[in-house]
Amino acid sequence: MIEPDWSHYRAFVAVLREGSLSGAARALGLAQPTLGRQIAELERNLGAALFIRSPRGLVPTDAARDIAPHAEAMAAAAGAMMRLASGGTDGASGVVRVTASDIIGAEVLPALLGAFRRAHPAATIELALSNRVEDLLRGDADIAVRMVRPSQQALVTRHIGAVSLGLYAHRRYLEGAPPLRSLATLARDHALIGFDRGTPFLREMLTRLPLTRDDFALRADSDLAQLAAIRAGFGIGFIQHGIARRDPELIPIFPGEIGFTLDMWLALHEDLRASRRLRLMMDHLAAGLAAYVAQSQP
Amino acid sequence: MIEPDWSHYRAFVAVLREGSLSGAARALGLAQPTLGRQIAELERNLGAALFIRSPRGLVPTDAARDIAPHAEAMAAAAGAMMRLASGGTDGASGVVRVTASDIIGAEVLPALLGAFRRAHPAATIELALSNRVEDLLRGDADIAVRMVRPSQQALVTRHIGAVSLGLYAHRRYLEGAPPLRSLATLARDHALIGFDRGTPFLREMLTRLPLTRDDFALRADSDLAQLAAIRAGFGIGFIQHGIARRDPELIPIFPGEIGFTLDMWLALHEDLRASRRLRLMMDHLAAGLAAYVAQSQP
DNA sequence: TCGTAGATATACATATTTGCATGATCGAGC
DNA sequence: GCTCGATCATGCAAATATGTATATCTACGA
Repeated sequence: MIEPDWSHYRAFVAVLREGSLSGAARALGLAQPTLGRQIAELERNLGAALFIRSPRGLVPTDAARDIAPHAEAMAAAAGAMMRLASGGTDGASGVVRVTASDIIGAEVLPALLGAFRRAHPAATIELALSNRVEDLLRGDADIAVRMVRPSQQALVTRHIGAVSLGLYAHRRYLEGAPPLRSLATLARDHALIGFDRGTPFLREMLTRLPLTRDDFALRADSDLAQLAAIRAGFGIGFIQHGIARRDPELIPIFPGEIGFTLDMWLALHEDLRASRRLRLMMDHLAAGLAAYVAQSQP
Repeated sequence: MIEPDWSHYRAFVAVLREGSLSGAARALGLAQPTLGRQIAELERNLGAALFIRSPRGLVPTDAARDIAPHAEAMAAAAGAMMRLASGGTDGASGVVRVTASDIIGAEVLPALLGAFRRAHPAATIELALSNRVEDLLRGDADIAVRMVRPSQQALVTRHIGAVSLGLYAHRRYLEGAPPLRSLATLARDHALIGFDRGTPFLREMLTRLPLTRDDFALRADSDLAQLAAIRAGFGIGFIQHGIARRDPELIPIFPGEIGFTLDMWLALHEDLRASRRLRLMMDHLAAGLAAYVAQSQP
């Protein structure tokens, strides 16, 4: 076996993402025959067929699926290096890539990132919404906002505080629903919104509450989907207080009687600690999120 | 900024490792001017100087040091893909890369790996000795033998058992040393061998023993160095029972009175779970290590 | 049934990259 | 002070990769 040309892995990732040589060629700004030849040579060098050619595109083989995560890791690393280089000898300029859970990224971060951008117009910000913690180690992102303590070594972490969640429902839902009697009868009388499979962490949380998975009328692992369902008047579910309180139509249910808290953490790869613009972003997020945490108490 | 040709990152890693264009060229099987031009273009594309040229070689700049870990990650991923591809559609053939702490790798694994090789002659085995846990996530290795529970998600783990350690000394040392009186006077009368900075985990272990760092006459973080020192008759130190009992010249010191245990774990990246040869190796190691653990009880 | 859109494969001229040979520079050691 | 050995830089011919244009195939829809 011959070590393949690394640029062919770039072609491989593009074909994998786009599903066709032509699409990958467009994405990379190359010609379609070029990609065809690069993939062919990659297959020759690795000694394995990676795609089944068809007139509809290229279908990855098992071998391709095996190596795909590593190729994606290469792409992530390459992206990280470009971000690093874009900052030059480090002013506030350059790209900062932030990853967060979808709900934080959609409801809390936009305002904070906007303020950062106004303070540092030379900065470019990328926001990636995902719950995968390994993103930082792989270089998929520079800074992560997480609701679990990042356990990886090689990560610099910063504890922001505890965010509390409580039950809320939209005013529209409550108008047409039976009266709220007691916590014990809640699941019987009302449409509850909760987690489907959930993360191990959240599942543990649920065991401390007087609710089980079967009590939920709508189960979704996406926080955003749950929030949207509550806002749409589907029923009753958990929302972070800081988010719910912005909307006067969202009514707290049994406040003080039921709820739980999540710790919020910021994490940074230790290799990036020296970067000035990342430290600026880190400080800005820490301050903004701390303010958010303060608004999120029961 | 232009996205650099990924193959130039390969050149970058080689230059970083070898310290010169000529050396990198030899390592990669390319010509020295080729490497020079590739590095030059990488610098142009990233918009940053990566090396200071000198007649003695190339010295990396800060920018180079910033991106170096990511480039190394690319190299690790590329290596992982080659290993995966070498296994083909998965018989028992191909490369298996195992990482373990140095002492396990030197004292316990060789016999196990030899047996595996005899059972599966088509397999090639690589053994990397290191205590870094992130190796698996980066793709530096396929299977890890660790003495701490791997915490990363995306890792499939398997608990082997608890290995016990006790104090041992070589017969030669004891012949010329003062008599063994009591545990309390051990540090005063004898040359003790222990950890220097140690891992956080081992440091915590030490707090449970009636010994402190200052009691050690020889401090080394390398388990192998400690073992060698004990075998050479330097003094008294901790050895895993299973290793010490193979050598009748190694005499247990206060057996049953002092010691501690370490849990042994096998870990595999979840992306590799499907590979047949890795499962074979995993099962083989699990069985062999379990036998070793059985011999390592107090 | 036929035409269209989108896909992969092939042919050939053109760019680009590579390797070899050579020159230039610096430090170590006698 | 000089040579030796190592390095990086440069010029030029050959090998290689790329792009354009074209042919071919298949699914989809009028």
